[in-house]
Parts: sequence; C-alpha cells; structure tokens
Amino acid sequence: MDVAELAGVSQSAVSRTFAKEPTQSGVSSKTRAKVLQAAKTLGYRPNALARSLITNRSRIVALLFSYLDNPFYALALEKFCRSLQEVGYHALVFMMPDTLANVEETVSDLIQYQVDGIITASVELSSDICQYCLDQDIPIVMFNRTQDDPRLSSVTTDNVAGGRTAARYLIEGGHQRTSMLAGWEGASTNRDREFGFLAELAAQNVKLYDRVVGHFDLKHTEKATLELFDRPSSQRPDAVFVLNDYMAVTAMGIIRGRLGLRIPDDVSIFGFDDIPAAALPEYQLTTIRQPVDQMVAAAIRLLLQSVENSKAEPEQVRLAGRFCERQSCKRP
Amino acid sequence: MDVAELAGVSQSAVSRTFAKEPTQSGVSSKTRAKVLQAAKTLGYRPNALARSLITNRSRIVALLFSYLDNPFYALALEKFCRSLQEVGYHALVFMMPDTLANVEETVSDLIQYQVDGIITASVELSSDICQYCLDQDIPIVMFNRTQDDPRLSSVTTDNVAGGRTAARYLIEGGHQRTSMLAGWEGASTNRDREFGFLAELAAQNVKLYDRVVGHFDLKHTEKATLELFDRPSSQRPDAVFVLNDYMAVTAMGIIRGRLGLRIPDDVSIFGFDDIPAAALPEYQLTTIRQPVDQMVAAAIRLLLQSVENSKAEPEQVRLAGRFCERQSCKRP
DNA sequence: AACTATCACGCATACGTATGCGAAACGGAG
DNA sequence: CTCCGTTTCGCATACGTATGCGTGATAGTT
Repeated sequence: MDVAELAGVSQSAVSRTFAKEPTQSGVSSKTRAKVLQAAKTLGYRPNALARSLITNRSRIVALLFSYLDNPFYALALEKFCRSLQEVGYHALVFMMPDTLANVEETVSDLIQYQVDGIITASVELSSDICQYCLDQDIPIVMFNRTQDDPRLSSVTTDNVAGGRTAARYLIEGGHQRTSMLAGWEGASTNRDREFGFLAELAAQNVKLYDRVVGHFDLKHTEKATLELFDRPSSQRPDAVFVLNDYMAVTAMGIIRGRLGLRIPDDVSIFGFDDIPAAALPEYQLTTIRQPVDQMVAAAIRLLLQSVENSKAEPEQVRLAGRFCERQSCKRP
Repeated sequence: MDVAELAGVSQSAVSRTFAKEPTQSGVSSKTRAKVLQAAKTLGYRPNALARSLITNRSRIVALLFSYLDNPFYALALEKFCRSLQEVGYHALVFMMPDTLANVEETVSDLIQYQVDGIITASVELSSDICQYCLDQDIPIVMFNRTQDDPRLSSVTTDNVAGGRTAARYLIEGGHQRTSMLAGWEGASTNRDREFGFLAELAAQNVKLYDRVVGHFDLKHTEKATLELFDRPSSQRPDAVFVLNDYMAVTAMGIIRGRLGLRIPDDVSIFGFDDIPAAALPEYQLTTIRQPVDQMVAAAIRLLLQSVENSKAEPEQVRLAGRFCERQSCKRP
C-alpha cells in the first residue's frame, strides 16, 4: 500500500478511511485528512475487486437480455443501469447467445464474476441453472417473464388482464374478423396475453378469425403479416391484436405501405407495451402500457432484498397495465 | 480450497487445471480429471475477481453511454456486448448521469472495478479524466465521437463526407429552401456532419435557408420542427437535412401528422445513421448508413490491442458511410 | 540397470482489501 | 495528579487465485 506509506499510517487506516460510511469508522479526522491527501497525490482509488474478495459482495448485478432491437427492452436496460448506479451497484450486461450450450457458458461466466444477483429480461433459464444459482445463494429476478418455479422472483405486467382488455375493446368496436399476430410461443408474456385475449373472446362467444406468428422479430413479423392478409379483400381481418408494439409498428408499416390498407378504416391494430414510437403521429397505436419504471424499480427492490437477506421469500410481482386509447382502432 | 481437498491435490493443481489454455499447463490428465470431477460435485467455479487480483487483468470493459432511446446506440450496445463475450471479455455498462459531478463519480466507480479499458459512446470525457486514465494505463476508445486529444483512439464514420453527400444530393434534387435540423452542438458527429453539409453548400454557392436545433432528443426535435415550419406555406423549407435518423423519423411524424405535409412532395427529408426504422415503409428514409458492425469491431480491436500492449499508438479510425437512396427525398 | 532429461506437483508467497483484537493515546472528571 | 472510559491505531490474518522454484516421479536412452 503506497498510500499508507506516503501518509505515514497503516494500511488499516487507509482501508477505514475509504469505508462505506464515515460514521464510526474509527479514524480521526486528522489521519483521514492525511490519507485523503496522500490518495490524491497518488491518484489512488480503492480496488473494488479486492474488496469483494473479503466482503463476499461484489455490488455487481448481471443483466441478461436476448436482444435490444425492441425498444421496450432497450429502455428497460437503460433504466436498470441508471437505477443500479444510484444505489451503488453496477451492471454487467450479457446478451443471450442463440445456442443452448453457449447459454450455459454465459451463465457460468457471470457466476465466476461473483455477481450479487441476476436479472433476466425476456430470457428463461434451464432448471439446472436455476438450481445451481439458488444453491449458491445467487438471487434471480425475472423481468417481464415468469417461470413455473415458485422459488423464482419475477416482475410482470398483468398480461392476462391486458389481453382481456384488448379483446373487449375490439369486440365493442364491432369487429367481425378479429385476428391475432402472436410472438414467440415459448414466452410467458405471449402465453398470458394470448390466454387473456382468447378467454375474453370465448366469454363473449366470439371466435378468433385467424392467427399467425411473428416471433417478436422483424423478419417473421413481415412474413406473418403478409400471410395474414393474403386473401380476397372481403375476407381480410378487420382487427388484429398484435402481442407487442414492436411487431405492431412493423405490421402497420406493411399493412399501409405494402398492402395499401388504411388504419383503422380497413383494419384495426391493437398493441402491447406502449413503446415511445406508439405515440408518434404515424402510429397513434392503441395499446396497453407496461409501467416500465415501476417494473424496473420493483425488480431491483426484489433483488436487493434477496441480497441483503438470503432467506427472503421469492415474490411474484404483477403490476397493472394501463389502457392507452389512440387512433389505431375503430372506436366503439 | 475445498476442491483441492476433495480431489486430494494441492490448490496449485486446481489453479492450473482451470488455467486459460490446457497447453503446457503442467497438470497430468489424471489429476486434471480428479479436479474436474471434484469441481463438478461441489459446483465449483473459479473466482474471476480473485484471479484479476493476481493477473492485473479483469477482462472487464466499461461501456459508457448517454442514452439508449436512439436505436443506433441500443444496437451498438447489443453488438458490443456480444462481441466482447465472444473474445472472453465482459461489459460493465454505465449510463452517463446529467450532472458533471456525477460523471466524475461514475468514472471513479468504474476505475475502482479495475476495468481493462473504456469505450465511450456519445460521451465526452473531461481532460482531467482522460489524463487520469492514460496515467493509469487504462485505454480509452471513443465510439462515434472524436475529441481533440490525439492520445485518444476513436472510431467514426466519415461524417464530413456524409454531410457533403447530403448537400450534393439535395442540391441536385433542385431544392430551393434547404434547411437543417441540427442535433446537439457539442457533439463531434453534429459538428462534422454540419461542417460537411455547409461546406458543400458553400462550394456550390447555395445558401442555407434555415437552421434549428433538436438536441438529438424527442422533445426538442418536436419543438424545433414546428418552429422550422411555422411560416406561410410558400416560405416553408422544401428540404431538410436532419443530423440523425432518430430525429428525422420523429420530424417526419410531425411534418405529416401535425402539419399535413407530404414527403417528399412538399418537403424532402435526408437523415443520417440508417437505423432499422429508416427502412420501414412509413419512412423510406434516404440517409447515410453508418457501418455499425465494422465500427464496433474496430473499436474492440483498438481497445484490446491497447490492452495487450500498453504502448500501442492511439489510432483514429474513420470508416466510409454508405449512401442509401430511398423515397424521402425528391430525386434529381 | 543406471543416468539424464522431462514432467508433474506442492510449497510458499503475493495481489489489495476488511476486520477482530489488543495496545496506546486521549479526554474528562474527581 | 490519578483513574477510567472512549477513541484511534496497528498487527495479524483471511479472502481465492497465480506462479517461480525446488523436489520427486516418470520416461527414455544407452
């Protein structure tokens, strides 16, 4: 410890000077000043890695994402990073690789970095991995996704209720050929939104007209949209529930630009998420807003609470979505 | 070391078993097997933090971003994370706070985590900070931004050339009232694109009709756009060079939705970046593509090369942009 | 079988920090 | 001045890993 030497004190004094709270750290203001002075002239900063070695706390949180092209996730990531910084934590960000083998490797990687916890967004973990993390007392919080395992915490919007709202609104709008553009079938968001939508249709004795799958990505969404509308004009859907805004916005482009149809005159579009683009004049997309800020805050709260107290009970937080009525659907 | 005990070997043997390359690590395949077996039953993974303490290499890279609402940066971040993972590095992501004091604190934070290098995207660092990092042999690579300091590496697209191309194309299109929607005046991207644009206008003896500032964000862009068009219809701009696609797309929404003008019939819009939305049917935005993949690859190459060899010369890489002609401008 | 070159392995130490414990210094009251 | 309570400080140790060095084991050659 160079600094200790220059300041003429012991290494302990330096350590205590840079301890978390100046409260009762056991250094006189005199030595503290000496240390700070010496640190300044030497450009010294404590080594957070060495610290974690002792404290067994890295103050690093792993964030697992699949992709960032959907702005919903990009914004969530931004908020996660900012919020973590505010509470003195740091974000080690991983993008999920495609192959399963690489997933294992990625998780192994982040474990080696002694992260205090893991937040997964639009990702699911194999039960092996979950088991391992739980064994090692590494808390996991799933963001915008749920999994069967009741030992996992999660934060979601009430997707089932959102799906019901969409169905109710489209039925009230007097649509006759209500269809659905689904996302990726393995995702719980997709499952729940679809479930709520179909349940409400069934409750009102309405049959789903058609259903295609867009996999939550551009290419598939384009193909699915074209497929959905590839029929005589009198038999085309007059309403489409699209399982997220990112696909909805893409589909609107195809429907108007490629197929020359008007929205909502020829067909109504209902989305989910309320990404910023949904409010743009081009889209004016009627949708269900996910309260991103609250979701992020809740996820961090759950995670840190498990970090503090490793015996904290897992919690499944489900927040209410907010219906945003705009111009993309025929109104009741 | 639990594993060593269970395997009946020394801690050194364990360490050597998990060494980087199995080549000449000095463990017989027999003990290696014993160690791996023991590690498996105990769920052991080497501690990367402890390792960095010894090796003086954390294999962590800090990524500094200002925001992610511009998809250009969101995608860049995704690529950075993936590419770093591929070469065995990890991304510690920081979002720049607004106030300068917090910037210092943020940088101090990441230094404490012993990052091997820093990549800044749409961020500039005070010369104090740069000086400190250079003193500490922490390489810095600026992404999509340059700074005067010749000791800093950077990766950019040729923004001046891009600006010139835009000017040339708009002039050839026969526009009479060519204007500009600028971003944030402090940004080098903004400066260079603007410089190229104005230089070409001047070279062809054309005067800029008007200029407003959108600060690269939604709110200001909206206000600036309205201001730009707040005049009798015969005096409105008939072409606007918008300094990035994110603002261009926003402006197009306002121009069509709020002002009821047609693009390109009433006004031509020229962007910069070629974000995915630019290719959507709604926009069909004529723009200059930044080669994101190459830029990311170059940034990582520069950074790692400085990490390996701390005496590597800084390098300013400037890649060529690609003109993407679509439908948002009147054609020559 | 004997000698040597090679390899495998363990010992010890170092990295930079946190922290319990005893010693020392300090401060105040009598 | 003495005594005691409080504060400040340093010593020693621990965290989990990497690595130079010495020793013992192994294999290969004659």
